[in-house]
Amino acid sequence: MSRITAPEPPGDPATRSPVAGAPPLRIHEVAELVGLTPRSIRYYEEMGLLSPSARSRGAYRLFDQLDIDRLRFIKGLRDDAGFSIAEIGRLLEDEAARRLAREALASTDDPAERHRILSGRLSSIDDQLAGLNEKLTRLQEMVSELQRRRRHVLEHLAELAGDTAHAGDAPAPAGTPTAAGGAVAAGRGPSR
Amino acid sequence: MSRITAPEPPGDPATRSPVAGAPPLRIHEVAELVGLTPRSIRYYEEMGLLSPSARSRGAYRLFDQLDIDRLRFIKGLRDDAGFSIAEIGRLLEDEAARRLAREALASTDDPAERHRILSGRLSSIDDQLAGLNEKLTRLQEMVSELQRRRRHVLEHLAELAGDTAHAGDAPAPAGTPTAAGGAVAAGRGPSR
DNA sequence: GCGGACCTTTCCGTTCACGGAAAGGTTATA
DNA sequence: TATAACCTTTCCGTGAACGGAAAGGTCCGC
Repeated sequence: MSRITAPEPPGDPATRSPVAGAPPLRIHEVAELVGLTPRSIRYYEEMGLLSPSARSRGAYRLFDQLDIDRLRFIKGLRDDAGFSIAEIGRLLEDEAARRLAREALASTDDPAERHRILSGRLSSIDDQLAGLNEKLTRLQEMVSELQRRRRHVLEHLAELAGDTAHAGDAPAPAGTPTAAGGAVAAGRGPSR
Repeated sequence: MSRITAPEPPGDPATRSPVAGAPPLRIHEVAELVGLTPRSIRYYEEMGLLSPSARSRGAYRLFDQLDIDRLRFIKGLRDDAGFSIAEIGRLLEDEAARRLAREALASTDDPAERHRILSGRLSSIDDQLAGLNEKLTRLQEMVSELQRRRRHVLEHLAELAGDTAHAGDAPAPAGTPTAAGGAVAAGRGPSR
């Protein structure tokens, strides 16, 4: 669950279906839900990262599930990838542009036109991939370096335990041991 | 070349050997070399990320290879991982602490003491790994999602080309095509 | 020994990403 | 209907990460 699919910028506010089961939330509720502050959410809206969400009669902002997904997406880009708000804005714009291209694609049969649209989408995706991959490989290098050192320390510890079969606490060291080492996602990348 | 090994915080300024072949550089030279501004470098020094580099008689800052490596490391953490300067400072401190632990380890034979030191290093490494892995897996999810879409678009294009074997530019789309898709380093991690 | 290019510290300015207070309106509950 | 707990916009403040100018010192080739 909780796929990372980009939250589909709402086409038309009127099209937004509450779909029955989901009552829209107010700003402090979504804020708590996704781990942001109301202030930040208003700021992101001001910066154009959120389409002007629905409003109640009294002008309260109302957020549906798509808004929440979008906010989670934004928070992820901010916290995990370290993107600036402006960069996130650009990413979301590209996302929206690709959606438009998708619709345009559905409405034409001209092969040349279809080729043009698809090529545009492809290069847009490639641009984003290039940026992300750069960050990704750097991070992977750092992680595998740390893992190398971790293994090194573990070897020392094992050696120490073997050397002197004495008392003392056995394996679990401290902090977040196996969790960190376990979730590692293949330190042995292709580039050396 | 250009390993990512953490730049070994200089133990003692006096110990820094120019090693003959490497004349120390002045601030604007290193700035250009690593892609920072002199102002940023001074700022990082002020924030404690660099040990007070060597100085000429006239108080000019002089940077050796270790300084340059360290600056590259800092820039990588800032640009690629999105760490704040304060966070980078903490990472480098941990790094230094582990170096100290390493020296302490070399100067004792007491198994209990050695075990204590090694355990500390391990949990320090695990802490850093946990933080990096979180960022890493999020980024990997984003990348594989984008790759999924890329493949999708490529299928459409192939289909289009097969359907109507007409003229037009053949494969290479635009931007940075294969480089982005190729350097991907295994989007198929173990976790899910 | 001098001119130009670089350096130093100091300090004030700026942009980003919000925080927080003020002044007032809205909604749900008693 | 009144009170509490939200909400609205507006505006000023703030910490981080520098940018840039000022006032002066240094290095180096000519």
